[in-house]
Formats: sequence, C-alpha cells, structure tokens
Amino acid sequence: MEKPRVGLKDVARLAGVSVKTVSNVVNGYVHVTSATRSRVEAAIKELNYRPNLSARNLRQGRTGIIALAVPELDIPYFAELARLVVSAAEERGLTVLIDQTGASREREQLVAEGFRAHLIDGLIFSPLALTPEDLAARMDDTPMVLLGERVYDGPADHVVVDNVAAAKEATLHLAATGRRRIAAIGAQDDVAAETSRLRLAGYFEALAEVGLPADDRLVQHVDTYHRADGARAMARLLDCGQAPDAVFCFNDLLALGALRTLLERGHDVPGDVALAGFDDIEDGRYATPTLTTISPDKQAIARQAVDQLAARMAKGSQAEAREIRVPYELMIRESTGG
Amino acid sequence: MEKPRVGLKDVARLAGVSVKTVSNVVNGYVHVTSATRSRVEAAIKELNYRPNLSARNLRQGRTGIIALAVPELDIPYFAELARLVVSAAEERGLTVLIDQTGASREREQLVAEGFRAHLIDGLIFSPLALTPEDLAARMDDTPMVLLGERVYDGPADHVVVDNVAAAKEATLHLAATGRRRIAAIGAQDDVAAETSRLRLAGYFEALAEVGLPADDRLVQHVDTYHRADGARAMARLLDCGQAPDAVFCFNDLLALGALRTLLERGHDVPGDVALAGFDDIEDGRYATPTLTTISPDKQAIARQAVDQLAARMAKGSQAEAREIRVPYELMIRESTGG
DNA sequence: AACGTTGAATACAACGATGTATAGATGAGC
DNA sequence: GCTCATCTATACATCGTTGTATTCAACGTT
Repeated sequence: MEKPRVGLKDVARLAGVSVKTVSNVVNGYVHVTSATRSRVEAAIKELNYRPNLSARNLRQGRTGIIALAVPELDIPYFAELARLVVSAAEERGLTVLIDQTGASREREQLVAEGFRAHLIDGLIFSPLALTPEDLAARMDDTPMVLLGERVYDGPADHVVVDNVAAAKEATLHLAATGRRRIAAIGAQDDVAAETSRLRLAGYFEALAEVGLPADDRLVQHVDTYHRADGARAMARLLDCGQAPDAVFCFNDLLALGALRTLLERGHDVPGDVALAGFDDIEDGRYATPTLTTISPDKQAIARQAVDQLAARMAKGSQAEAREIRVPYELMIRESTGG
Repeated sequence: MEKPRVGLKDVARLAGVSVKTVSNVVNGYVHVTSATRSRVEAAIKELNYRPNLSARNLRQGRTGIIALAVPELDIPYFAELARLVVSAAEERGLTVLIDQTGASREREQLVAEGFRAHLIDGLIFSPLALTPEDLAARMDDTPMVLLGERVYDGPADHVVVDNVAAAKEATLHLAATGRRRIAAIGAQDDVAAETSRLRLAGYFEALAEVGLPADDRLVQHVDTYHRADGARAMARLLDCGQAPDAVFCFNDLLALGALRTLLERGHDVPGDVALAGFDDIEDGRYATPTLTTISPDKQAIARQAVDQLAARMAKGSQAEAREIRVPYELMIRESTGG
C-alpha cells in the first residue's frame, strides 16, 4: 500500500547502468549506444517511470509553470482569454496555473508580491484593484506581463488595447445611427479602476466630437461588471425620467444585463434604445438582438502576452519595459440596427 | 544581472544561526526562543526570503497542487465549476492547476495516464470522450475523482448528478404545460458520450410516463454542446415540417442557441415553443425569456470533489471507490411560461 | 552530588534530478 | 606501437528543504 515511487535509481538498477546514463537517455543526450538506449527505454516502460518535476525544477531553477492571474474565471471574457493563454503557453511547452483574485486588492497584492515565488517562472496579470503604488512596491523579481491599459510607470511590460479610441468609436457609432441621448454604463468610483476611466474618457471624447452635451445623469456607476450591475443601472436610467435612446456599456456583461431590463420592460432594442458593449464575448453573438460590441483581438492578446513573458524570462529583467498594442474591431450587430 | 537566489542558507548566515533553525522558524516549530525567532524573522524580511517550493515538495513528496481537467474553460458551466473548485481547494491549502482537454480523447488519455505525474497530488477529472477501456488501462496511481455519471466500473471515485431523473423531470415539466410534441436536442453518436445517453434516457422515460409517442425526428443529434450546435439543431427541427411545441436541450448552451434560432425566425417563446435546458448557467438567467433549466448544485459538486480527493490523497488508494450523489433542482422560468 | 528530563540549537543525510569532471574503451593517424 | 581524439559511461557534488539523531545547557528531583 505504500507508494513505490520509482526514480532514475530504480530504472538504472533494472537496466544495469548508472543513474546518469538513464538521465541522459531521458534527456535525449546524443552519445548513448542504441543498445544501452533501448535497454534503458525498456526499463523505463516496465517500471512506468516518470521524471519527478520537483527534483528537476529544483536542479534547474525553473518550473516551466507560468501563472495567469485574473479577477474571475466565470466572467466570459476572462474565460475566453484563459483558454487562449493556456493554448499559447502550451505551444511553448509552458504550463499555466490560474489564479483568481476576485478583484480584491488584497489578493492582487499577494499575487504581485509573488506569493507563488519559486513555483512559477512568470506571471501574466490582469489587475483590477491594484494601485500604482502597490505595483511600485513590488519586491518580487518574477518576470511579469500586465494586461490592460498602461497606467503604471513601473518597469512592467503591458499588452494593451486602446480603450479610449475603442470606446470613442463605439460611441460615435451610436451617434451615427442618429441617437441623441447616449448613456454610459460602467463608470466606477475606485481610483484604481483604470479601464473604466479610459472608456469613460473615450465616451466623452465622442460626445464632444459630435456636439452632444455631456449629461451626468446619463452616466451610470457600477460596483462590478456583471450582468446584475448592468440590469440595475439600466433600471435607474429608465426611472430617471428622461430615458436614453442609446447606451454604451463598458463591457458585454453589463450590456446583456441592460438588455434584459429593457426587454423585460417592453422596450424595443434597437427601436427604442440602441445598445453597444465591449469585449465581444460569445453570449453577445447569440443574444436577441445580437450585440454590437468592441472586439479586442483576444488571440493576439494571449499570444503577445505569452511571447513577451517568454522573452522576458529568457533575457532577464534588464530589457526595457515594452508596451504592446493589440488591435480591436467594432462589430456592428442587431442591437444598434446593424 | 544574475539572479541572487536567496535560500535558507543565506538567511541563516545573516541571522547567525543554523539552516535548520531558520527552517524551524519558517515552519512554526515551537521550541525556538523568541530572541532567535525575531532575529531570524528580521533576516527573512531583510533578504525577502521565500521558501523554494520545488525543494520543499521534493523533500516532502507532495506538491500541494491538484489538477482540474475539463473540456473547455470558456464553456460557462465549466468556468463556474472551475471557480468553485479553486475556492474549495484554497480553503484546504491546495492550489489548482487547470487542464483543458478540448474534449479530445487523446488529451483525455494523456491526463488519465498522468502526464502531470509528480507535479500534482491529485486529479479532478471531467471526461467527455474517454472510454471505460481507457480508464481501466490507467497505470498512474495519482488519486483521482471523476465528475459525471458513474459509467466505469474501475476503482475511481465519482461525484454525480442523477442525469436520468433530472432529464425526466425537465421533460415531465414540459409535458405538464400541455405540450405534445416535445423535441430533444443533444443526442450524440459517440459511444463515450455518457451524459448524452443518460439525459436521452430520462427524456424517453418521461415521454413514456405521460403516454406521448417517441418520435425519432424530434431527437436532434449534435457534435458538441455549444450554442452554434443548438442553433443549427433548432433550425433542422423547424425545417422538418412538423415543428415541435417544446424542446428539452441537454445543456443551457444548446438551449440558448436554439432560442436564438427561434426568435430570429419570429417564433414566440414560450408561446409557440417552450424551452428547457440543463446546467443553470448565468446566461440563462439573463436571457429573454429567462431559461427554465435543471440546476445541479455546483457548489456541492466542487466541494464534494475536493473533499473526496483530499480524503483519497490522505488515505491512499485502499479505500473503496465512492459514488457521491449531488442534488439538483428544476428552475422554472419564463421559457416554459413560469 | 549525581541523575534524568526538557528545551534549544545543530550537523548530517536524504528527496530525485542534472552538470562537471573523469575514467576506460575504441579508433585514427603517424 | 604510440599518441591523441572521440565516444561511452560513470562517480560525485549540488539544487533548497526537512526529518532524524545528536549535542549542550539549564533545570528540578532524589
């Protein structure tokens, strides 16, 4: 019943060679006679030997594991991203360990400070609540790539989408369909909520450009970016007396929540109210009406993040922090009359 | 530029004590004078020392990591499950590494055969394409808990929902609303598709119980369980001449896809066609109409799986394989006129 | 005063793998 | 026939940590 852990030693004994020779076979070292090699391979198969990664990693100082830290896995945007990151990492022989921060500052600090130190070789991090100070205070020197707009001056690589431009483009599109009272759902009070600030900025830029007044009552604040927040915010908009004729939601979940409220109350979308989101999650493509949205190139985000992280792990930290810009696209669908 | 890896040795030198004493402090060993302890703690902080997990794991023979192997992370059901498993594991001090099998038999075989051997202490596995033979051939002795109906006689623990009873209940509910032509979407040809078979069985049982004929043309087969498959299957149902007045979809994604097709073609739900799903993912609660569905207690699934796995890891493999049944609930919502 | 008991700290070996140095075997070249 | 180079395989040290055995001092007991 005890664990008969099998190691190089056991294989070596069975094959009648030294431990190092077995190691050499396992690692594909060239100078091994084919006779010895096949004898060793037979022994490996017979004992069902698997290298012990802890030991290998201890010796080599690397684990081959990178962490992906996201707020929540069941937010579809992050789920889709996670899948792509895992695939991209796999192609490079890396294993991904996913950490959920729950968007809590405390958990994000832990991650940044490297509580997984020595377990991971690198970190892809999508922070929500972390302040620039937190990040500046980071002691851990594990290579890290941040996802999200570059707001920190620290020496960290970023993979970003131009949130301001994208939000502006979405809002302009709403205006182009003839809407005059364009609301926004997704503003946040938290100073660390950078994404929110940038998308809000884009929204205001667009309003200014087309000469529409900025009306504070049309800007709805939310605590988080879930469907329920969008639904409640939409209800507030409808109850405030002057209903909007278009809403730009800062992500698709907010938009889907808002859509639910609108349909529930008998409003026609896009007839009465046009709706645009951000992220292009699959849900939006199957909602009725289908959801107009900003589609960041998630595939590119994942690939660039992994590539950049791999480069950083190889080169060490001396290299300059890079900012990698990833393209996006406005997907016009039924919710804005597309 | 080199990495100045700091280990117990360095802390010990700085604090003027032996390596083991530092280790004792780190591990909270009792018999250390508070004077020594604080000296060591100061040194630890000064050097920003982090224990090397590879070394610790090598020594202890455990890694504290368990794997969760699911088909796809961006299937909401698995994303929600993943979040809950990660949380449950965390409470026990375990870290979760997520593997995506892509529902490919090859990848699932790899997982079952323990290609993560020595990296993980245990495995929670939700197989889709694996055959009983594959599982019987499993050599690796890493503790494993399977999610999904118990179809294998092998010595593996299972956490299951009674798929037959649940599917039957959903179908009976559709019949109880007066529907006569109740279709099913989600049958699969693959012999390994156990979930599909069980839900189909429940569907037929319900039809028999209420005296409705089983019509093969009303049973739609799909390749996978994504929205697109549901949408296509619904289209086939509508095009076959005799449209159904109710559809039981074997998961919520299929139902959401079907819903999209129905609304797109101008059918009223639930007026013309009632719709029920399975899984109770959040999307369904915000769709319009909201989706009637079977809600498995995911929280219980996650907790039971982690608990059972932890027990198995502690006790070794001698204990009997257990089957743990988790409750479900029929959530009646708008799509069936709730 | 001699004793055992307990507390505090230590030295050493071991976990399983790999890098380095090296020994012995084989062959090439003169 | 001898040296030198190359190939094959080995012994040993090492990565950072913790379990075991041990040392040494201080204490209370008889």
